[in-house]
Amino acid sequence: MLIEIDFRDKRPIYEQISAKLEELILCGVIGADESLPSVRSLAVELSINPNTIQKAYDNLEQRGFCYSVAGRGRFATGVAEVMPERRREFFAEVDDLLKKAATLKVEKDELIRYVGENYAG
Amino acid sequence: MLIEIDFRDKRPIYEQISAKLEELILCGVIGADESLPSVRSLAVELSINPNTIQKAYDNLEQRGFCYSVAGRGRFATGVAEVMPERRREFFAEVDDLLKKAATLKVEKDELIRYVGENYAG
DNA sequence: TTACTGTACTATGTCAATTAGTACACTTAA
DNA sequence: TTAAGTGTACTAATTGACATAGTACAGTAA
Repeated sequence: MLIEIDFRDKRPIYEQISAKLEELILCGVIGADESLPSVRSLAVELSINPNTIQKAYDNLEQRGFCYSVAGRGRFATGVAEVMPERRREFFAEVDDLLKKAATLKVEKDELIRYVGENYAG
Repeated sequence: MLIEIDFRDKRPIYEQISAKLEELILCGVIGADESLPSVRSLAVELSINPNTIQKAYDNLEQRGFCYSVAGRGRFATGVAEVMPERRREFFAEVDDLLKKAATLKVEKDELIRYVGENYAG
């Protein structure tokens, strides 16, 4: 599938999985209301415990990236629904970085120039 | 002193301490070659174990913020010496954020405008 | 010498992360 | 109705990081 686990990664496995699925949903690779792999099947595929997958899914669902239907499965939330909250979180990260810039004396002009030259959109 | 521990903070204690000292050194509150509190005295002051302080100092020293002299104590590295590496790390963080901006479809102009309006230097 | 410094161990306890196994309620299709 | 697959909710056990506790040793300075 599209998910791989890196055991050298310091992040816990469940976080790696939810981060990867989060990315796939945001990029549109997994469309709105598309079904996600079941807890058991993904556990077999990645050779890890079903409980770890469930924890990843709980994590994902709590942040609004998917929803579950008893007995049927788990489905991705539409990008349009998730985007606003994601953007809020993004700009909160930018705020943190701006504070850091101040303590490191990275000037406003320098930072803006860097963003302009390295923007990868 | 200048250091306080927040037990509600999820970060480990040693990381809180090294982060705080890192900030004090970068801001110039602790000048070049100025002595840091000894492992034992800081442990008493904060009412935590000396080993935890030592771990914080090891962390700090590994990143170049201080150096130790056997039998004499531990001293802060000059800001000028530490700054280049810190700036490298800062722009690496900016790079990560730029990747995220792309997946969230935050346009270059929008991001630059946000930085311009919220820069807190 | 005495008192301070950094450093290096061992042992212990706690907690998060993970694995393992089981059980139950629900939905779908044969 | 039955069987298979789904999410969900537990308990138990293991591992590693974090933190505490205690001890020991070598170097420095008054």
